[in-house]
Amino acid sequence: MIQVVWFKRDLRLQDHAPLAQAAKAGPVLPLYVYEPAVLLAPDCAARHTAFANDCLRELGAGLAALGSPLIVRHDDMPGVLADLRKEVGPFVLWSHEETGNAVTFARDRAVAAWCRETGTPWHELPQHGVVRGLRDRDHWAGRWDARMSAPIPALPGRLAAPSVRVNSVGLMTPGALGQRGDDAAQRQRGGRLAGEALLASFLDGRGLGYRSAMSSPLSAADGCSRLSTHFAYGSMSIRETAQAVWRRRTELQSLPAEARPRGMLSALKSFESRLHWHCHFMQKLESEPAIEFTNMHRGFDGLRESAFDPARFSAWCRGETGLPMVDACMRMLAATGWINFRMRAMLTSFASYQLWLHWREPALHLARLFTDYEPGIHYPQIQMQSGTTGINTIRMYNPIKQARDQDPDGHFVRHWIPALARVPEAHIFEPWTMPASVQREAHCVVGRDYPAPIVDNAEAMRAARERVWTLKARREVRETAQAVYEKHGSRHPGREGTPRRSRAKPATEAQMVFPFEDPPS
DNA sequence: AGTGCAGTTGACTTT
DNA sequence: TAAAGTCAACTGCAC
Repeated sequence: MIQVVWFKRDLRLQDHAPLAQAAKAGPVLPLYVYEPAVLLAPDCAARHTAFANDCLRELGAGLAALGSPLIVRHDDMPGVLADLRKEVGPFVLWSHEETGNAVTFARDRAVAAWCRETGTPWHELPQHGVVRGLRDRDHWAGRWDARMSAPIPALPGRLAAPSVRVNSVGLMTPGALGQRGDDAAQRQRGGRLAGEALLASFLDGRGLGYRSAMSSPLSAADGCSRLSTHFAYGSMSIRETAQAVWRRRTELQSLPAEARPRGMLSALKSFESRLHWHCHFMQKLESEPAIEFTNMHRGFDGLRESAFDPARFSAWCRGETGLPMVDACMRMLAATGWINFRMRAMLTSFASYQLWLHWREPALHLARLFTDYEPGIHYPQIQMQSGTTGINTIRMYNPIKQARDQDPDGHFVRHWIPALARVPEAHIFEPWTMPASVQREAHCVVGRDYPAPIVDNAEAMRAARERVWTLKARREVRETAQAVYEKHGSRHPGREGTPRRSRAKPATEAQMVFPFEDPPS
């Protein structure tokens, strides 16, 4: 019987268990589907498809070389499966498990229903550390280690093609698919070769400055691995990357200490912990898909929803808030499809606190801009940085302080906001403080060449802090937080709301019995 | 040379 | 991968 291998966000031949197993079972029909419901959803944009197409070109060539070319279709999945069944007869369906958004979740249920009705076996295999059907986070880290150290399935030597000829529409452009948004002018290239090159250069020495380079948007684009987009589309797997990191670590440890590149071992450790966090966050959406739409902690419902100001949101989206660091980051993101973690957190924090926007619309805007958009990471992160998880501490970023810390000379801000090019150093992060004469001299009149700030940063931060902490202090909000922690929290000590004992104030007996109650008065 | 003191640094807490 | 405030320990300097 024909084995249909359905490629989704796993666009590689290597470390591909469904492909490896299908190849042993019979002739393989590799399938990729442009699904209108997925591609036209509000979190999807042209740059995502453009990156996927880079991957598909190489994947298609690889499959053809193995003997069975990639078949591409453009339709919703049940329709594609029904057509294939008419064309080639009954088949077996193979794929990876996917932790996606509500659209792909509904699609997967429709595929499962179709498979049941037609008696088609569907083998879904895990592709990283995310565990399906999990109730809580106990022992999760151990399972991650086991998954990541499991042997990598061998690449099939050749694939038997189906004897029937099957049509393919070939690759389609985002425009032909009717997708919104432009491809990012400076988007990183997709494909297996690009992914392998990034991993190799990172392990070979580019990773040396990892920990110091990741914080500033000036250095992060080169200093970070840049594998996130390859993980999102599967041109590289987390497991093969983790194993490559471990091999490199062993190699370095076998060298005499003086021959080891200084700082490389700690960079590897830091990178490995991020591979771990990748799956840790995706697990949250897998376990609770509703967090794409609703607050992880329902006690925060109603905090911001009714205050949504479309004009503020639009200014934030366009990178015209009048706060240089916020605007420069948004403009870099629009142009390149990528920005470093700290600045993503700052952008989200600014939308949520200073602009007091509910996270849902900002999340969709960022999803369309991030080439490496991964729903399972995106929504937990957005909620964490918006303060609606209840288990993470409030992180309110001050864009003026971030600018001073991460861009002390103003190079980054001037590069992305040409209107600020001649603003003197003393005013570069707060151009509205320039006296009128200085504005004229700098060819930057605030309100004409660059917007006046749409909020008073300091005052907005103060007001947001007060509102959030008032709510968090409420008894029922604190009590519910424990349930969120049980379900989603990391069991790593000191992380994500893990109850910590204070040295200064040891828990009283009453607190130990009822740890989330008020202390007795 | 030891003391007093302003200023700095880092650990810790609160919001 | 927050920021601001507190506090104790430390530092450099003047006397």
